[in-house]
Amino acid sequence: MLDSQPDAPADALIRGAGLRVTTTRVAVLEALRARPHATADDVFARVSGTLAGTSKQSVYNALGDFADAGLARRIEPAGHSGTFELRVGDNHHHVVCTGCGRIDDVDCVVGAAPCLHVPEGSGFVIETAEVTFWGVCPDCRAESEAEKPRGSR
Amino acid sequence: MLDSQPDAPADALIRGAGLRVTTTRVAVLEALRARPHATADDVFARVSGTLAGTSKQSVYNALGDFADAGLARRIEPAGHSGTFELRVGDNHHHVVCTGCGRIDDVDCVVGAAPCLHVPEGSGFVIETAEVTFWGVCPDCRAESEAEKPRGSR
DNA sequence: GTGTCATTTTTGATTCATTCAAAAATAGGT
DNA sequence: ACCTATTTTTGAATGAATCAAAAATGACAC
Repeated sequence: MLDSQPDAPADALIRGAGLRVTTTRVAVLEALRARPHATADDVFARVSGTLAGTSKQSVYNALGDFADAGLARRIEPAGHSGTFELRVGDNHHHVVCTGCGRIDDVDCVVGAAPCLHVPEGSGFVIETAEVTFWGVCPDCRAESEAEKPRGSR
Repeated sequence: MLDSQPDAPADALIRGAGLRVTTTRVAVLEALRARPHATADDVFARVSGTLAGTSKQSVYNALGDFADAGLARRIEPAGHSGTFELRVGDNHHHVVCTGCGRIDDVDCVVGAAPCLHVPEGSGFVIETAEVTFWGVCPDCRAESEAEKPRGSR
């Protein structure tokens, strides 16, 4: 269940997750390795280069199967479409650029998973805590500074 | 900009936010007061009772205008559609029930906004930190325990 | 290796939330 | 009461994701 050997060959990982090894799945896994935060569209764009007759539906299938099998995780920052990552089983969070949408990982800064104080008195039994930071990435910052060179506003 | 008088009459709030006062907007605001975490559909269902000829589009308009004016905030937990709340200007987070989708507020437990340590070294300039807790609400817990009475898993 | 069957992929249509756009209605200052 | 910019209505369009049935394929037993 846990991604114990993240660098193992794609087919071993897929088989280890209890899934059949297919060309589509291998290609999707490689695509996720090449782009650690990818949407179904991103993945499809990449795999359709090598696999000729692939469909977006197959990519959705593979990504969904990976997520179900615990091989991948699906995140969905507000205003973004579903995004997948292979880094699972640890506790980490995300920074999302409000300019370009770039997503980076953020290691948990406080403690172990879930890294936050669980709200008490709500009556909820908390399973996970998800933290999303919103900000501006270096590239977008450089770009916006190029537009208004003075330390204006 | 800040929701300085959350209990003021609806029309005063709307006008104070720089928006024209219309029956639609008043009704939408009241609906948000009655249901502090409502989707556009929720709001439409409620206002269409009193306002006969309203359209969902008008609700989207009003909610969008409220959000732009800082009167309301739009959140979007993964797998949920856009949800609006009137509580703005403070720093609070959310618990989402994985069973029924119910959303409750959670006061910031660590400190002031943004209530978390900002990740360093990422190069991002962080603007906000958003925390979402996922868990099971009391109602859903009671229901699932009714199904399997024994302390079974 | 071959056959078999469950799983996977393909193809195509469908749903849902949301946005776009143009015409009709309305708020609020003059 | 009038005028004009804003808002609402109406209807269509988009994009992400899901559903469903038929065709293809992986992996096991023989």
